[in-house]
Amino acid sequence: MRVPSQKSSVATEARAPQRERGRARVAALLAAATAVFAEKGYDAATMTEIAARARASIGSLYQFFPTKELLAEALHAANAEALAALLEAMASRLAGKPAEALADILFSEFSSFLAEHPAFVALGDRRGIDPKSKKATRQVLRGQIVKLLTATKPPVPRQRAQALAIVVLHLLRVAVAIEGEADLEGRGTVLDEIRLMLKRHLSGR
Amino acid sequence: MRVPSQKSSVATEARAPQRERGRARVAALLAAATAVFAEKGYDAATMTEIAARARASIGSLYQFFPTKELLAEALHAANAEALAALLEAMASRLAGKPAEALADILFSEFSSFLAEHPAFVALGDRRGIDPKSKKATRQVLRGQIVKLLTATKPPVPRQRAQALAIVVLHLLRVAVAIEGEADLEGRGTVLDEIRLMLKRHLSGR
Amino acid sequence: MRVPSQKSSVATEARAPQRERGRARVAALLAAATAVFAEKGYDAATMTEIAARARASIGSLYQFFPTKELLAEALHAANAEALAALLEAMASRLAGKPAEALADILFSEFSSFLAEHPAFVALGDRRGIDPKSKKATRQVLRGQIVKLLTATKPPVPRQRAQALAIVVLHLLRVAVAIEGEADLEGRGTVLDEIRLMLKRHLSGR
Amino acid sequence: MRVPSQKSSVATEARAPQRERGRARVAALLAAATAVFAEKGYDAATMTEIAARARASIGSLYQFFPTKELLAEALHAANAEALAALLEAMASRLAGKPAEALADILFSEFSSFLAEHPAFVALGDRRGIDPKSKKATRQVLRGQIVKLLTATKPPVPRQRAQALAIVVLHLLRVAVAIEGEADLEGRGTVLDEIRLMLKRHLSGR
DNA sequence: TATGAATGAGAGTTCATTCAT
DNA sequence: CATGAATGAACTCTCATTCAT
Repeated sequence: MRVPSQKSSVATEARAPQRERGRARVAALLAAATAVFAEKGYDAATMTEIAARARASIGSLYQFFPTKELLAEALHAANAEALAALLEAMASRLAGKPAEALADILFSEFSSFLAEHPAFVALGDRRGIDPKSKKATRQVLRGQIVKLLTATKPPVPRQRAQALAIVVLHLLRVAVAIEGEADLEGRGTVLDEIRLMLKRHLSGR
Repeated sequence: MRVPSQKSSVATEARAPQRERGRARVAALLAAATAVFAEKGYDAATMTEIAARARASIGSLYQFFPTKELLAEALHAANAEALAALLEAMASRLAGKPAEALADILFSEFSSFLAEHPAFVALGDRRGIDPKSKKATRQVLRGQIVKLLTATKPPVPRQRAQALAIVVLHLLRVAVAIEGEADLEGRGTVLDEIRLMLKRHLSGR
Repeated sequence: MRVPSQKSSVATEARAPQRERGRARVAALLAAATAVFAEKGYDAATMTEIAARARASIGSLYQFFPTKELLAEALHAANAEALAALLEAMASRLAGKPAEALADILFSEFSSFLAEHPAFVALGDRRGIDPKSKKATRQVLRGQIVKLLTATKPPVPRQRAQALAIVVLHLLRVAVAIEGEADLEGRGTVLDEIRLMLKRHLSGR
Repeated sequence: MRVPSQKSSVATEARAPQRERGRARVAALLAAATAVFAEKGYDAATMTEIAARARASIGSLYQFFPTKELLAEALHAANAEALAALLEAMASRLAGKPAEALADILFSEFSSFLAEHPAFVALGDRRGIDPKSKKATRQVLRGQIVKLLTATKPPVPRQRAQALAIVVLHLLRVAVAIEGEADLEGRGTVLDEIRLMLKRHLSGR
């Protein structure tokens, strides 16, 4: 594996654009990065192609994102934030509903979230990701699922909600994986099966 | 002088060793490949490192595995075969037991299988894998799970078993992922939760 | 980490430089390539040596010529263009002269052309050359010779000029080969012989 | 270019086989080498493929031909000898005929010779060929053509025959090249043209 | 002697990153 | 800031040749 030589001035953050023009550039770069990371995965994505898709020069890309890793981080963070906001918004809608109602909504929301942020999974799974930030991101998501679970009626006990949250998140990913599986007949049936399983489980008995 | 070789027959398979020495080499190479692929993933693994870990020259590695991709395929196929054999062996032990009994056994067997074949998941998930062979491998596994399910007492109807098999396999992967998750407190609780969920679901009600 | 790039658009052309610096580089690279291809032939020439002779890094070479084959193509095309221009320029000088006058001029011009473009023959003969472009290049050259022949006085009939053009081109190559033959005594006599043969043949009787 | 490390015991000749079995092997190896050199050229031909085509092991190939170069030399020498024998045989048939009769016979004999020894040209043109032996081979061929020319009626003066021989040999190659040229319409016409040109030239006036 | 395994220098190529204009 | 050129370590793969059985 190619280990980039340590720079003397280590960059740890994407530079923030100072002007209007810059903001548009950054948006275009992130959009291009989303597309390329989603299509090819982190490793096979190249900075050159990302720049090209954003109709920017390679130099320009590096102006805002000093390393490939930082670009991935910035993009992933933005995605995570969007997801957090989504869950936040769901909280009020779901409060007081029975736990099993969560399943349907979460499945459909998650699915459309990933359709709009197709690089999220690839970036979350990439190797070499800083374990600290990975954990942090997860904590946030789990915390939000826990909040949803403990706000149902009847509420899931906090203790159990912690474990359930993890299960729920994994199941969401499974569901998305199945949705995306090429030529799988009976996809619908399988998804129903999973949703049903989760609902039953959430309903307690 | 390397002249691009317009070969009439592009190699599509690992070359089989014909001597004892060769067999030993291939075994060592596969072991090394397992370790490296597991540690770094397909992309970041390098042929050079694999050869070095097997104390073989790079030329020796290529003698038996003409491309990195073919090495991965061969290794993955061997793993899949081992898994198939494992499931085959389980069939007799499990026949006639209630469906929910499957959960415990599958979880533990799968977990130890992956401990011994740590590259299996990484190789199964790599990009650029031939979709045909990917599907074929899956079909085999699913077929075997279906067999297990339809041999329980009472038997799961074939139709439903098809869908369930997919769910079961995904849950196994989830369980393994959780097992391997660094610094996750309450890992045990979460795993119990999943096992419970699956058991309930398999028990029909 | 080199990940095979499944590029949607495989490069089929040399990249054009956009800055003065780049133009100079490309010129140096082509000069170096000319020397190395001429000395060693296509197969034995190495990209590393070409880059080194141009005092460029290997990366720089690949920036403009994405493959060795493309480098050869670009160089050969440039040479062919130069030759075409040369023949074009001869057209006016020769129009109205008798056919046999062509021989002397063509021989000497061709000889000095190859002295200045010493890789032309090696590149034209290399294996794996795209048959389409090979044919195209030939057509152009033949067409120009035909033009010269049909513009003589008396003019060679078009039909016969087509066949003669091919003969003329081959004889030019033979002449050059003989010129370049190491330690051949009586080179001059042999060349005279060929020139004479061609002149007689062109003069019709 | 890959320069093979100097061996301590420099091999300078193909080893002669000692038994019947060995002679068959050598014949098979030479046949395979002929095919591969002809198809791919010297550089792109590989020892491995040659051995495989002869259904011999690579070790066996090296037993008889200690280097690729020596294999090429041996094959080329055998071809040259066959050609010399052919010309020898022609001498009696042609003695006393007019010079222009040579053209037709030489063209057709040469063409069928190359059909049976398709690697001859490729091996004769390869780079790195020992200039001494190259010159020697040529001398022999030229000498034989000279003999044919000086035995015609009326005989070509020795002096001129020397120069003519070279021209004749080159024209033979040109003819063969044209015969082999893919999709050239009017091939026949062109060949007639060349033959005619040579005949006229040989006829003196 | 025949066979197949072993070796490793060297080739083409890639791409993250830096630099000069 | 933008741009495109420059860099070179690292990577996959090849193949003539040698070795061990």
